[in-house]
Amino acid sequence: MTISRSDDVRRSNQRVILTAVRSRNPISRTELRTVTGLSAATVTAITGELLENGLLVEAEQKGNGDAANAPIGVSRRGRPQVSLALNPEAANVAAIILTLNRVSVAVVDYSGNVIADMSRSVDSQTLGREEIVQCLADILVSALAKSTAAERPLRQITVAVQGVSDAEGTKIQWSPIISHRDLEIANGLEKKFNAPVKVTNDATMISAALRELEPKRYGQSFAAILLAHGIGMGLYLRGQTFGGIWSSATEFGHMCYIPNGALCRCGRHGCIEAYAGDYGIWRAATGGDPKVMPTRNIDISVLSDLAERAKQGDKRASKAFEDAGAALGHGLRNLFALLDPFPVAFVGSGAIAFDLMEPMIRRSLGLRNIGLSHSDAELYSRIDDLHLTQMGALVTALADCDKTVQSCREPVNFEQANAG
Amino acid sequence: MTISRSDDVRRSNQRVILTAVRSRNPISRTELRTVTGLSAATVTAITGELLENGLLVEAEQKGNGDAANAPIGVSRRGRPQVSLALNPEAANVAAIILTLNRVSVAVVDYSGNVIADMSRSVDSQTLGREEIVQCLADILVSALAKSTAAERPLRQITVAVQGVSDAEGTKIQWSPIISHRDLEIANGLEKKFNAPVKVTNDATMISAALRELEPKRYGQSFAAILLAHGIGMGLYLRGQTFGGIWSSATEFGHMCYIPNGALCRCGRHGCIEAYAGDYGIWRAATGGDPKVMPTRNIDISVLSDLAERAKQGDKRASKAFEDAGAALGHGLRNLFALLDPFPVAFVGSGAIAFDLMEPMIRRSLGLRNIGLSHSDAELYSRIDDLHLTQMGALVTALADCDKTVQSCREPVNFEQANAG
DNA sequence: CCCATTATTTCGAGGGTCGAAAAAAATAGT
DNA sequence: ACTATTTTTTTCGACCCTCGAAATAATGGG
Repeated sequence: MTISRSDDVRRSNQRVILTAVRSRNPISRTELRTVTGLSAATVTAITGELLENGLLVEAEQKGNGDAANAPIGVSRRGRPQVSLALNPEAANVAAIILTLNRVSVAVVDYSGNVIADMSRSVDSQTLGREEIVQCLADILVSALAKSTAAERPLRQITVAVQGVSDAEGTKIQWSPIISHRDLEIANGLEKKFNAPVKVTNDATMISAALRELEPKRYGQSFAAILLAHGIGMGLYLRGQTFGGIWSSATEFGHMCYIPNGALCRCGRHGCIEAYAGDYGIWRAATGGDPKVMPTRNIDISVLSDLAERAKQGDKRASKAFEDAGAALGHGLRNLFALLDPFPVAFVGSGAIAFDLMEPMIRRSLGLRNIGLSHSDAELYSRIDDLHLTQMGALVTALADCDKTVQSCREPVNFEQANAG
Repeated sequence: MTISRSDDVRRSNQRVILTAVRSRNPISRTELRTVTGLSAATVTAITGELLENGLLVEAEQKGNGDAANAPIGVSRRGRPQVSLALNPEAANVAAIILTLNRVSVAVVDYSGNVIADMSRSVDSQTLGREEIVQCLADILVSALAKSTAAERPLRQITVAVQGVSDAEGTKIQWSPIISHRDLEIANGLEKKFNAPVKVTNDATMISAALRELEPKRYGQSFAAILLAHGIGMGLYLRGQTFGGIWSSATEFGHMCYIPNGALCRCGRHGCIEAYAGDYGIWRAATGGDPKVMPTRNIDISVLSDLAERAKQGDKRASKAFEDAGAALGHGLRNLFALLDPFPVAFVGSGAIAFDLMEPMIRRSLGLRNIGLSHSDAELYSRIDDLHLTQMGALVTALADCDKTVQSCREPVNFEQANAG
């Protein structure tokens, strides 16, 4: 519980305005007034400040008869509204995604246009501690070098990684795709690029992207479950990203499905991931020993082959997918018992076989006898995990950028009022 | 994201002051200044308003040499601080606890002194819908009738019930101790007593009490697991009560331990409660069929008999407690995977045998290989569940009362500034 | 070219917090 | 007894912020 001051009000309302502009870019002052509920006077004051700071620009007049501006019928009468838009030139932000053996980066301007984009394969498992940070820095430098808009200041960097970062977003506590623990990431990059860096979990970024893409479908509470080299989860609860207490991750994949069951990569037995992770499915489908970790890296083509075989009638393969579904359903049942039911999106290579798993997921989810029913669980699937991760990381970076922008006190103030 | 106004600042700071007074009752303005970080001027303004409203009173002078007021040595020099205290007369709040076959109530004044207290046995399972509400109302009326301080206005009622209430706190969605679903509670009581009513979960109230009693031990994130006729959980995460999304409850007891395992009261199989709930332990210890629900009500004496037998070497009994521990540990492992480890208090009649269960809880919790270690899990136990529930409900009622008090606009405002 | 209409800006009013100065209320010392 | 010193509270003016009302700006329609 912290005390408030008068200017906290301004900060808060400024943020409301900024996110309203972001969601409807461009938007007129009048629309802002109705959307936010602030008075016209306040909208003028706040947008005036933002224009002066260069975060917003006035869009060129589009003529009053413009259909877009005239919601209902008439070719409007009075003074036309002038649209305000995010100023692309205000800043750039970057997202760096570290996945198994691949690092990719995207840079967008302040209004969200992609201005650079790059991807590179690396041997993430064998890189040394410093090499990893170096590698992330290198690719960002290269990407920026290719862009003409790169001289705009970089104001925020989000690093999304498959694994667990600390709650502060400075380091990777553990990740299946690198061989180090407690790997400090943020400091090095912050110094190099002179911008705030936040290290976070890829599944969480996916949930951010889904929320951006389909807010209606996913609502205030939902989960994105990433079925890839491991199983991750991004949780949104009551409109807020929900990480762990100490870390950024909610380790859905490492909830226990069968006590003393199949060996999981985490070293314990019976985790959901040991049955529903790509290696778990492959192990089961190829008759591997459940007490031994497969060494092979399973990519999406292997998984889709397996799915194909299952559909052709391969008993072992289809059993593997069913078991995976059962494990996932079991986990969801527990999750729903704990937090109440919510929509779930399955994302990533594993989602390619969602149709094979769904019946068992639903079966194992079962009905709920107390509280809300599970029978109509909303389950969705999509495969484009990298795309979503990137998008989520960019959206998050922009939101963080908005936050930092407003916390920095008035950078310039010659000539306060000077319009004509 | 909502917009702020200037007076939101006052409201927020007023609340800061009020909770500071509550936690240190009585407290001087100077102490308030240092504790909250507000300026002396603001403290004067806010406390002035609260004094005028009758929420606070100035304590009588205690003399300046008073040791309590002079933190370090000296018999202080200057103007003495004057202590402000919550005005007991400002209001009363009540807590009504509905447990298996018993309903109890406590009323405290605004400063937290108990002014009435009553308990009554009822046959909760057979009461009709209206009878239940009537019964809660009756006992509160009787308790108030006995008290001399009852004419003070009742400003808040918290109803704590073993079971699931909706997120708004108006009704009981489901409870093992009554035979109805979606039982509307709040409306009836609100009309009868003309005070806001909040229906909540008993385990959540226990967590509120623990937080009040031992804030150091439990910190910002912890769980209270109530081992009674069923198994409930109250979760505090990052300093906030965490209920479900739609309901008030996090149903720890109905997470699945063994797929298709023992029959649970909820109608499904293999829930943690089916092994670690009182009836589950009793069923296992007496060799009952795990697929059949025991009809007997297990009270604490039965449980302590079983524990005694286990300690005497009764194999079946000690196995029952071990299985219960395994089930609880399994659930905690999943919870910790999801949310990261935190301290856990086991409360209620089941905690009487905590020593018999703890080894298996820890064994089944195991070590954690990713993220934080589980090996040093902080587990505590205490048996006085009813006492804690009551205390938590009262604390919650007082906090809610503070909230409503401040949302009511200035009741009087003749003569704004009028000191001399 | 003037009017009706809609969008924005300007201008107090009213409410908040803060720091500095003033007032209050004790104690210490002579 | 009385003054100086010390510490707590209150008062006062400066500065922020939002809001409603009035003023100003910018169009389309006659």
